[in-house]
Amino acid sequence: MASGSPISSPQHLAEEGSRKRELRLLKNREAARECRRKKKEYVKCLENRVAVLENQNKTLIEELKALKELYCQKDA
DNA sequence: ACACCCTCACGTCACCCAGC
DNA sequence: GCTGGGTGACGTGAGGGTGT
Repeated sequence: MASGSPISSPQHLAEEGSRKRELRLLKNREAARECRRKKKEYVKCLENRVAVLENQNKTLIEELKALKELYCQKDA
């Protein structure tokens, strides 16, 4: 190693830099994919919950209506 | 057939935050 | 402080629907 350590030569540093960048991009690519997948799942869950609550609401409204009618009949 | 719009999935960048 | 992971914002290309 007459011309200094090749490990820290400018060329090596540049290669190391671009290798690190590629690795970071790759990891971030996968992270973004996973992030979107989780978000989609979360939204689907929320939509299901909305559907359930809307049904519950409908049922309760019907129940209330029936009770009101019953109550009015008694009153009359 | 073509131009135009919409939606979806993707890749990248920038930022934030937790763990070290 | 540095590092790595998660996520919002943005730009882009592909694919499908619609009006001309």
